[in-house]
Order: sequence, then structure tokens, then C-alpha cells
Amino acid sequence: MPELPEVEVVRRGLAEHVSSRTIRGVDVLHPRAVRRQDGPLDLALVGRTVRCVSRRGKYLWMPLDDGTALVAHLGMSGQLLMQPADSVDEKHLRVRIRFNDDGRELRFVDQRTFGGLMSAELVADGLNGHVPTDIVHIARDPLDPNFDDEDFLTRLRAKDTEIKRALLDQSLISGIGNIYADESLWRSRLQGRRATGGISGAKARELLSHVREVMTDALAEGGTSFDALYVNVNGESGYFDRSLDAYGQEGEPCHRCGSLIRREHFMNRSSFFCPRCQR
DNA sequence: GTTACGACCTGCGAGC
DNA sequence: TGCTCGCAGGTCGTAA
Repeated sequence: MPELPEVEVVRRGLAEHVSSRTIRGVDVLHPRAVRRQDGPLDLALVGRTVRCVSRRGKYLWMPLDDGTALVAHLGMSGQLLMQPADSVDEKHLRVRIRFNDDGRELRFVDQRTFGGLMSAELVADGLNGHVPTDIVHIARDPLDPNFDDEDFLTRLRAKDTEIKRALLDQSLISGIGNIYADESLWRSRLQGRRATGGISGAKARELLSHVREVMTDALAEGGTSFDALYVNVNGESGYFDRSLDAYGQEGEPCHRCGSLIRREHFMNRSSFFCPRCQR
């Protein structure tokens, strides 16, 4: 499932392949793959040149030479692949973007169609240049050099909710999904159901530190891949799934205390935690 | 304004 | 063998 580290791996790969290239054609093969789009996607993109590739949380965008951007979200199973034009179409190919130089084309492949592409205007966003209008509500992610730790800690503790819900709230802190929420909570010895208001400032700070740590570790290993659903732009998997301490470890001994990792349903998904050291 | 929850979607594996 | 059902989970809209 693409979370911040996986999306960052994709961003780096894309930046190598699409920067300074001009879009020649766009084929939309599935209507759900284009989101919140007023007109046809090809009208917005054809003839435009990609400047670079940016990211906030789990959103990617490619600023174009007319002040707009091509925005992408991978959802649960989305992939952005650079493929030779003559290679066989993937089973779940949703959008194909061709370039003037006839080199590798960009393909958006998405089995579960939770992801999508759109074009959007860019608007000024304080310290960090510009962001697409459709994602101004997304908070900065913890690897963003302009992330405001103190503001996050204040807003986190002011919330009236559970700590895991808060970590998954992309308007509070972006980029964290179910896997890295569970891993960060395990490292912090915190139970996801604890109330945000009951956590000390020091503990909240420690949690933020573990969020950064687990994401940096995952990034170093190319992200987490449980199956073929997450790959980089060259179709290669990451290896962080081998380093997970909590997520997906139900029934396995906790790497810290030996108690068996437990799973429970939480927010229409699963939570994994150690019942002894995550009180 | 804030929080909680259901819907969306497809492939896979388990159970019958 | 074939069918049904549950599960995976990020985001958005809606209800409270």
C-alpha cells in the first residue's frame, strides 16, 4: 500500500524520467482514473512540458510550463510505470501518457481504482512554493523540511480523538497510512486507541520522532511491498516488509517483549499491536 | 467546526 | 469445480 516512503520512491524515479519532456498524447482507458476534472485530461495536458516532480504526503504532482500541474494519487494499488511504447499493456492500465520524444511512456496502472490523476491550478503556499488547489487541505508531511513540529504537537494534543485516528488524519500530518501508523505506535509503546489529550508533550514528541524514523528506514529499503501492488517506476519491489515489527505480525512474538502481536478491527481496517508493551 | 462512519473498488483466498 | 463471502484500505461525502 503506497504511503509516504513508497510515494517518495516513485517521485524520485519519475523525476529522472519525465522532467523537461513535453506531452504529446493522453489516453484515458478508465473513467474512474480521472478525478475532479472539469474537462478532458488530454486537453489540459497535451503540448505542456513537465518541469519536475513534487510530493506532499501521498500526493504527487508534476508542475507544467503553464502554471498548472498533473496531480496523481496512487490510492491502494496505483502504480506509475515508465514503459517502452511497444511493451504489452498491463491488465489494469488506466491512463497512458506519451511524450514528443517517443521515448518511454508514463502509464498509470491501478487494480482497485482507488487512485487517480487530475490536472489542477497551482497556488502559492507559503514557504514551499506552490501546491495544486485540490490538495491545499493536505498537511505537510514529517519529512518536509518546513514541517512545523510545535504546531503539529499542539494540534495533536488539542484533538478529541484516538491517537491512531489522528495519525491517519491527512489534514493534521500527511503521508501516514495504516502500516506506518502501527509501526510508529509500536516503536513509541503507545496503544492506538489512547486519547490524544491524554498523551504528554514528551510522549507526543517521541511519537513524531518514531514516525520520522520508521519512514526514513522504509525509504532506505525502497518501501514496503507485500505483493505486486506496490512497485517503483521500473516495476521493482521494496524490502521494508521484512523489517516490520507490528503490522501484519498477528500471532508472532513481539520483537521487544515476546508477547504475541494482536490484531483488532479499527476504522474499517486492521490494527496490529503488542498487548504488553503498548498499553 | 469537529468527529465518525459508510461507500467506493477489485483480486485473492478460505470455506462450503 | 464453482460459488459466496470476507478482507485489504485511502479518500471523500454525509450525518451527527
